Amino acid sequence: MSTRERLIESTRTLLWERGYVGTSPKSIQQLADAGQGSMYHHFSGKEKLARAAIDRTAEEMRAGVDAQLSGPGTALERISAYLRRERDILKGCPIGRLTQDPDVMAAPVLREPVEETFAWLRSRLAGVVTEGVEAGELSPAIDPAATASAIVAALQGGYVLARAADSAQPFDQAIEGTLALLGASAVR
Amino acid sequence: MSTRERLIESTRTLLWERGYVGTSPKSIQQLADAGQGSMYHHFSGKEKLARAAIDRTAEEMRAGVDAQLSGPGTALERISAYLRRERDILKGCPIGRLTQDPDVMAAPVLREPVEETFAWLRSRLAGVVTEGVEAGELSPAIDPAATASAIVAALQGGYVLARAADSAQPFDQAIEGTLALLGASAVR
DNA sequence: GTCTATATTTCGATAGAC
DNA sequence: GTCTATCGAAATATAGAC
Repeated sequence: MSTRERLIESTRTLLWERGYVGTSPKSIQQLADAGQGSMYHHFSGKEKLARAAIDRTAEEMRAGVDAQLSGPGTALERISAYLRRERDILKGCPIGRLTQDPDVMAAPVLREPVEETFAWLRSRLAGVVTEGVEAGELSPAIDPAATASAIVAALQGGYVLARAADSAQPFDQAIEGTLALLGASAVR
Repeated sequence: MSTRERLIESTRTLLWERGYVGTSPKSIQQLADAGQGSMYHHFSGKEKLARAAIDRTAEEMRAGVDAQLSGPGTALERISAYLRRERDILKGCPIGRLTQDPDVMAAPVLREPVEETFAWLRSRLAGVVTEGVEAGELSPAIDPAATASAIVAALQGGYVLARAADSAQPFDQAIEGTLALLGASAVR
């Protein structure tokens, strides 16, 4: 892997573990095994490097979610598969955690990919919910946009509960609880 | 207000806005209008001060939630009132945000009140859900603990979505979407 | 492209006078 | 209780040699 690549990958790891404020150029350089000068040769500073890292994480996430939601199965089956897929629960969502970082939210360059990722995710899920309603699988009484937001929130909030408890249990409960409510809304 | 009080209140504000890693002793002193020596006279360091601040925020939150959930109305009405109560949505949850702070989660002294607050909250809500089931208001098919976790997660995740979008809208959608699903589970 | 040297601030705290 | 002085380390770069 090139030095440039190692810098991006190391930044991705550290942003996930420690956030933007908690990640220093020095720690990035150490993890990437790159020198000071090397980092500033490839990127003009911490912010630009972080942007490259966030972009890559966002792209990966989008591709993964899209593959799962575009797969076979009914709308409910795909949503359920998405929510139940294996995750690094205690590490949380690498994009969602950036939302709590004041310096990320204050810098338009860093904020943009975060905002776009969640806008895309909510809209993508709303589409699947709509498919479920149109297929007569879900009640026409439900609001696709609100339901999609509720599903994404259950995930993001599940991570918060898991970290607070230092256990995956409340995350699983939140997911299963949400799916149970969604299932009760299904047209049988 | 005493200097000690101002230090605690300033720390509460900064922890909420910037998190633990992002809050420096200096910034606390400036906001509290207290000198270096003053702060270290009242608290042995940043960690102890943060603990005092977190404790107070946790107590306040518990008292507020408890008052709302112990109020009049059916279980569903009280849950709905709790979820819909006025909030500083874009600022997020002052306790939930600490969950993303690696230094808070790594220090048992700081982690403890966060963990306890969420454990209490989930259990308190599970109690209300159980009341709803026993009153014949909610379906006996639902799992109180899972449903409680789903409700708390919707709130915490709603904050994440709101911050990502820089808008309260996705928060409101997540809450209304969750309440709609819960309502569909009601025994009519 | 990478290295070392240097620079300025801030972090988080201690010491000791008042 | 509060103030000023001081401290060693780290954050976030820039400069310039190789």
